[in-house]
Amino acid sequence: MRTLKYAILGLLYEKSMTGYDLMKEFGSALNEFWSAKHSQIYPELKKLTNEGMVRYEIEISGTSLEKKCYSITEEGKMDFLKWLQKETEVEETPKSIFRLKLFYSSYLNPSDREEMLRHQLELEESRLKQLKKNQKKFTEIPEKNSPEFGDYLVLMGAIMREETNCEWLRKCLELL
Amino acid sequence: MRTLKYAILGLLYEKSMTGYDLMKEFGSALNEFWSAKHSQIYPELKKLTNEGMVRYEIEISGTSLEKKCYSITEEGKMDFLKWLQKETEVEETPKSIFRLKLFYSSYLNPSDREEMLRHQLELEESRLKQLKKNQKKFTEIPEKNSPEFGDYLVLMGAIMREETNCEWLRKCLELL
DNA sequence: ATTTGCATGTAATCTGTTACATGATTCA
DNA sequence: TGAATCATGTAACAGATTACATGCAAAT
Repeated sequence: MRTLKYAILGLLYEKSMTGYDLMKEFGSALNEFWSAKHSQIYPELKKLTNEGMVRYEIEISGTSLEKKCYSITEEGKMDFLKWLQKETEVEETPKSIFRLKLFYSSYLNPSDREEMLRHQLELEESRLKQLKKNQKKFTEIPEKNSPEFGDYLVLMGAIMREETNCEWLRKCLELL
Repeated sequence: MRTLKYAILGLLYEKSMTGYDLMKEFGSALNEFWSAKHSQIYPELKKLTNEGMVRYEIEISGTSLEKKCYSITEEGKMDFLKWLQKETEVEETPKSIFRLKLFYSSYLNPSDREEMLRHQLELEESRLKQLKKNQKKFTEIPEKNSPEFGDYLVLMGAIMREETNCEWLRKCLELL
């Protein structure tokens, strides 16, 4: 399905950047719904260049460090928009090792099961705290046609998801 | 991390079954947090047999159809419990093509964006309906030490997740 | 008889992670 | 001058999907 391809094209649609910059985006803005390591990004950029979806210019930073600044081509833009307009097929519910373990938790002794739930709750609470911190950058709801609006909606979704997760874990603990 | 291995061992811990039965389990009970196709299950069972985690007996169904009925060994049980007790490391937030598209949705015209959200809401609502139907099999909260209790907790989590998802999508539509 | 489901497997491909590898720049 | 970060790449492996491939059993 080449989702990484479109994630990259989408980022380059807004502004040109290097593979390293893209990598950082996957670690921040997109992190709540997509990610990729540099070892996947660089080969994909090479492929997209061969396919004519992106092109790059070499910039020299300092005296000799070569940076490849990638930008999206017209062909890339068309392909990206086509993907964006295409109806998204049903996605499988995401895999979760934690839920798998909880499913089997009757084989655990009661204190281990409780500890497992408490530990997970701690993790999710700190994740939620971080998300709420990120939300503070939006002092008001962004303009509907700005790129920030999509950012705002998915961040809201991430927060709601985490809040429900924490609520669920607390409910599980109550039932023990 | 061999998660499939432990998902299979966990199922065999409760009762012996064939690869085909396991496949069906991944399509029903476990579907909300793990899945696997038969093309992944059969090779894994072969591997687990070589590793001494499981063993099988051949049963003849009808006149000649051979079924391999797999059961977990003592070694398999120990390995499974060790995995279950081990602290789960932080899981990455799950990838979502839909959220990725929503993130980029400012490049869509307003009616396409709205249609995208409505379509997703429909999908999630029907998924939620199905989950609530599944929950009906629990006329009361299962006994804490029964395998059904874990099942109950994760199903509750899935329902809460879907409810929040629908709520989020409705909120997005309101903001347009 | 034909279709659906039971039952088992392999091959090719795609996606993603970890590890290997190198070198420049910036800041303390 | 040493550490952190910037910057780019490849190789090996792990995990998962799609397609290929076969044959029996049960129900209609």
